[in-house]
Amino acid sequence: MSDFAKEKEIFFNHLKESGLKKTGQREVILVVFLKTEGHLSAEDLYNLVKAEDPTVGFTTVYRTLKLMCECGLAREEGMGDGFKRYEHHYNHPHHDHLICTECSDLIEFYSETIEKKQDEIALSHNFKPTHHSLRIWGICSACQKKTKTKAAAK
Amino acid sequence: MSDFAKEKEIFFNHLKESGLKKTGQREVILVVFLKTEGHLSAEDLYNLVKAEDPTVGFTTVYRTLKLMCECGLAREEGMGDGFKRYEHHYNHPHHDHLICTECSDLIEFYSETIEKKQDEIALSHNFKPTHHSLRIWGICSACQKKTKTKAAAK
DNA sequence: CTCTCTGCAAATCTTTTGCAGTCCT
DNA sequence: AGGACTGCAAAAGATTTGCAGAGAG
Repeated sequence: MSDFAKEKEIFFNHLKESGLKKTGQREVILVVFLKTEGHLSAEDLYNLVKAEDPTVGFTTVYRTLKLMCECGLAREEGMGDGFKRYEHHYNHPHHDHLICTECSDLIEFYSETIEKKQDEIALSHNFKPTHHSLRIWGICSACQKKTKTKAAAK
Repeated sequence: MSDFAKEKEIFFNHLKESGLKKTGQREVILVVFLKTEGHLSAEDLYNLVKAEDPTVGFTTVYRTLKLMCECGLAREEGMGDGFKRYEHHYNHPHHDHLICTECSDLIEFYSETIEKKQDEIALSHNFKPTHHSLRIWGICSACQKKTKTKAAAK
């Protein structure tokens, strides 16, 4: 089964198990979310959903995002600007982010060394870690070039 | 000169350089902040300040926190709950946090290995890092004991 | 039919801003 | 005196909740 099909199944199972109903809106929101790659804010998702079905309101988007997080399809992550972002969680292993403060570009990375060291540190404090978030802000390669070009043009 | 005296000097210099005025409220807020250790929210600080001088409003606390960040005495850091926290920045080298999701306790740590690895990763993406934040959520040692005790009592 | 959903509008919650009066310098 | 500062109240921005009508099972 494709991930896409599995994810839909997980979602609808979660609804059934919680005594919730399968509705058109929830399905549109789910499908639109699954089709995206990125790190969307609730509003981003709302806009994508609205393009597909203009009658869906943001209340429902927020509520459905919560459901998707509950059943492990999505995860919440703040990037330091005012709002929460949502990423795929199912079959999307943990990763961290480089965040460009000029263009808001996000670069994902993963480091075994860092993950291991984190576990060591937690262990040394008798701390039982559940999840973590590492964010590095700075200027991405493209924006560095832009700045240089501007400076040269002076 | 003590750190305390230096920090006051830095703050008042910052005011002078920016054409701002030295006021009683700003001084109380500064001093109260400098006396604390921790990771305070604006409201935490407001409450501490109010105990010392009940006439200070939170507007001024927020505005003064911004000033303290500007001149490098404080740094802003979100812990994933709804609000911003403020830490000492002057002579307080960067560190990361273990965050207990039961009791909200914060444990600071620092790892040279992780810091180095982060720089390597940034470099490998031609990314120029400015700052970063690593947060590990989980259950602290004390809360694990509490849970065990409860379980044993059943 | 019942019980959950939905969208709207209104409420939250933290942080910011406009304003009229107050206080440094 | 004059501009900056302050506290209040109101605004803002993201997210949540109450409600009455709509829809799934």
